[in-house]
Amino acid sequence: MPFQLEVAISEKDFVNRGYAQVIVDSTHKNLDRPFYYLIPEEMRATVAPGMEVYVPFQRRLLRGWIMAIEETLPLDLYEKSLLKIEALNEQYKLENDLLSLVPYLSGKLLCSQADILRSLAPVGVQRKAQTWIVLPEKLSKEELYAWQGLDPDSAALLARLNRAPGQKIKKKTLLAQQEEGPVRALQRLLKDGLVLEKNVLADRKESKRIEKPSTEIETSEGKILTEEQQAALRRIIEKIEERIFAVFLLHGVTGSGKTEVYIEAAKKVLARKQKVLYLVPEISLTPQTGRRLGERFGRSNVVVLHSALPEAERRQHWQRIASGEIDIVIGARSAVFAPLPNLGLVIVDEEHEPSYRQEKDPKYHGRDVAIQRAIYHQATVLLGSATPSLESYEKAKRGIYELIELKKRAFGQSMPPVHIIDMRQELAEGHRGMLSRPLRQAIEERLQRQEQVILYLNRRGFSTFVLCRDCGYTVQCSRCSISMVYHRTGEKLHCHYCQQKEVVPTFCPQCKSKSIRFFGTGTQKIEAELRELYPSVPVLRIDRDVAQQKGMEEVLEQFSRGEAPILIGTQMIAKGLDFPQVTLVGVLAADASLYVSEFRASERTFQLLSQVAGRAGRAQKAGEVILQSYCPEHYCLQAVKEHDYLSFYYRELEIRNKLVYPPYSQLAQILFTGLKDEEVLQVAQYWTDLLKKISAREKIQLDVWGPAPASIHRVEEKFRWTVTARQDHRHSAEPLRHLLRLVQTTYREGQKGKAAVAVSLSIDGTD
DNA sequence: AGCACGCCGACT
DNA sequence: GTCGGCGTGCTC
Repeated sequence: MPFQLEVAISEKDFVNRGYAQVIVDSTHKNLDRPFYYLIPEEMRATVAPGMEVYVPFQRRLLRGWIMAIEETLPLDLYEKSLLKIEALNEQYKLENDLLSLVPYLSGKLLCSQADILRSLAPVGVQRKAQTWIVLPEKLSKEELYAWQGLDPDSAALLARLNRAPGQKIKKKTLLAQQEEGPVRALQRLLKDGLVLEKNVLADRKESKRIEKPSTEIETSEGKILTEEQQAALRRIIEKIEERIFAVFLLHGVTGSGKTEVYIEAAKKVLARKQKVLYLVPEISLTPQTGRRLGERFGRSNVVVLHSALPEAERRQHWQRIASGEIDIVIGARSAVFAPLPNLGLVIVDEEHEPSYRQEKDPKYHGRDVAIQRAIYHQATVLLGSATPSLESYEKAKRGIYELIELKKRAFGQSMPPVHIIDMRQELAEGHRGMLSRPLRQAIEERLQRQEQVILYLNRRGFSTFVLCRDCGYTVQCSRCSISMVYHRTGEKLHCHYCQQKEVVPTFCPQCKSKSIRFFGTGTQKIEAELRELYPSVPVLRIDRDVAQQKGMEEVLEQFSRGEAPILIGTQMIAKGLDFPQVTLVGVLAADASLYVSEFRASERTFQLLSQVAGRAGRAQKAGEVILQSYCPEHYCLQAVKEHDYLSFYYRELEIRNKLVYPPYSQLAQILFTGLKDEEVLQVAQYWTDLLKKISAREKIQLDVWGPAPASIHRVEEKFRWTVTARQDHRHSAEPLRHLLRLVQTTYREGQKGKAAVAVSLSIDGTD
């Protein structure tokens, strides 16, 4: 009888389910394995994998997560008396789809399982456990005197505790109050059972709910889809209905109406009682997307989730999402871990954006995790972009993704003409200003016609470096190896890496000369230059400085109300903004990001410029784009000019192929950081030797470069060295990963855990 | 990371 | 002999 058998097993299960495999929330890599704990009787009915617990660990109380529940113990633990789980957090539980990401991602991203779990939990930071000391009952004077003779240190402690018997005193406070020797004394007292030690969770204040007022109104009802959009939608809906995992790459020029396709696909999924996850590249874009979808699908069904939300709010949203109450979750990168049950559709808007890649451990890519989650749920994925990442487009070409092209703009506008100004020629003709003559002329035309202009320069501040003309000294940050940037507002030098500020020197700190001068151009200087050229014209500026002080939203509103005809900004203004009055976009240093030493530099530049160019002429009025460059003939700029993604794509692929860069290889970047330069180099060298040796042993063909100083050698007082390893293998990163893991463990075993130098691994190839 | 244990030098 | 220094190793 199958039924009876089932009952029998589950009952037996229930009685014997006594041990929990727990991964503790510690940053230490040696602890990245499950530890076993006894499940107390009263918890047995509730515990399940994916729950958060607090467990005693080395006389401390640590947060942890249950990975599995076992009936039996591994042999080596058989004789041991296990500790019990101290507390169970019943507020949330990670369901299987999320829990299955833990081994998968930690293996793929070369980070610890705890790193992944911390990202999955609704609240990332662990509660601080406090150790309290309690004297159970009051001692008599005689007893204290007796201790005085035996052991003065212990007596002093006891006297202190005796003032408040039965009360909890923080261990730290107690030890800090005593002069010396209290640790041993306390140990003796603990051993004799005179005092008790107790680990308790510290109470934590609930953070307040902050609701920002929103002013933007958007209506997007009743739009009629174009032929292209409808065709795209038909293909997508087909997959949604089959309920088979599929990834679509939606390559659509700016204004081709990708969002409408997303929304229609979402409708279909919701009608099937499935859920939608909608990722956008930046937190600043979440409110507008949220509002738009809220209007379409009802406010109570849509939630915006991101890491900057107050803790209490995030926990509350997490709860509602997990319960199935919410149909659509919108958010930036971290929202990819939203606990949506029954996921049917994942949208990754602007899939090429680098902000989907997290820089610190766990170094996940939002798009890749999204795809992994979709595999679990057999869901459909929509990757959208006007300028797809090379890796995605290449996958689409190989048929791993399904390619959908939207070639026409939804309202039939043509793409704005792009002009490239050769700045070498400007210079040769004696014009040294940051604004070329053609650009100035174009600006003036707009001023006359009462239209608006956006100027783009990806450098904050006023002058980018400060130099002594006599001895060549440049002011560097004291904590980073980088020039400090002069900011006119506040009259300070800023470090853009560690945010440190310094006063501006009036004479050279090295040779005492007064010939200290400012060079290089930032957004503040452009602002000043424009004020000088057009004194009566108001100019607005947006960069991180402004965003921090008066808020980006406010400036954007001023601009959209037409309070100023000119807006100057950094790449913050490249994304998602739509100003119908803007008919000119100027990029002051179009090639600035072209020559950074990164194999994605051209790709990034192409994407950024195409995006900025897309800001011009969004509505009825025709737009124009002006790019200032010192190398107008570069294929990247030419492709932007022609609005020709494909020619850029093929050209760039050719170069990647020739140089054996991804997608034609797997590139591993290993970063070493530490306070002592020689020590960091030493470790990097040792590590590299190990890598070479082990790759030879494992017969994995590898090119290894380095150690070399990182492009910025020192950041926040820490020195940085890099090693690059390349594997000429097109379709799998697995051998390289395996190798790096092997080297890392061998290295750790050799080092016996002392870690003055941090090692960080990442693989930037294709999978 | 903490926090034990343990093996040496300076001393009640 | 004892105490406490800090170097090494383990944590269910």
